[in-house]
Amino acid sequence: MVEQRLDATFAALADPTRRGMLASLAKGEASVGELAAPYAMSLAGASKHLGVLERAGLVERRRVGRQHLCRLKAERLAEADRWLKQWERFWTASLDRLEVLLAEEKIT
Amino acid sequence: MVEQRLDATFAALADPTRRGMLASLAKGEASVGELAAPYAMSLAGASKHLGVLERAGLVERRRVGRQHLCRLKAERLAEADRWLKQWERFWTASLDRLEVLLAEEKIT
DNA sequence: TCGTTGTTCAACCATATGGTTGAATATGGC
DNA sequence: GCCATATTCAACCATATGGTTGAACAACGA
Repeated sequence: MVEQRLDATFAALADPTRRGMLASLAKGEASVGELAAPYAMSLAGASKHLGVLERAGLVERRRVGRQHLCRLKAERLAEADRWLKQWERFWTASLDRLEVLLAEEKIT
Repeated sequence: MVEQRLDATFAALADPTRRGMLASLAKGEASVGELAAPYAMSLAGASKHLGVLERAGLVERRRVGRQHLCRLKAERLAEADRWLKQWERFWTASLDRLEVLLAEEKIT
């Protein structure tokens, strides 16, 4: 279900290392070693983070020679974005004020 | 920093109970008891979830009589949304194809 | 075939998370 | 003042998470 996918997606995004790896992948495919390089962390640790991203469906890994190349998969990000859009009206300036008033005055 | 706020925001969103509570709050202010009602969970448990949402800045609590009323705060949701927008081009149909090709062909 | 490179696996550790229960606190009504 | 209501606090438990290390595996180069 979408609910469980959102659990995994948001959990995967709740870590700066993983968000950074996604940012790297936005520039194109990269190997595990390349993705791990910026972080003061063992390769095994970085590989685990990629595992989280992969299980959440945010990244695809394929083997090329002895490298494992990773590629961004955007569909789940789109799904998370659609979920967040539900609240767009709350942060849209003019409507935000209105919603606050609605909440306060209990006008339904 | 925005990075740490994103950690807290995405972590808070990575739980179906908390997302459900936010959905309830979209309809207006509600007490802890009201927010807890739909869930097969102790009140203390629900209160902890609200604590997570509050520390993440997604919810504001104020005391009214013996009730603690909660209200949605949308700014952090907007921040998360802006972050996700970075990848919009990857899931936009026509550009998605292009990006995949760019990644595969290593055209920079 | 042997060593090197790239990556994963397995075991382990510390801390965080999601939940419980029972007691404590604060407010309102009688 | 006393009892009921609304909520939090504190202690506890099981499991998940983020990290480590050392060994294993797979592929390339000589």
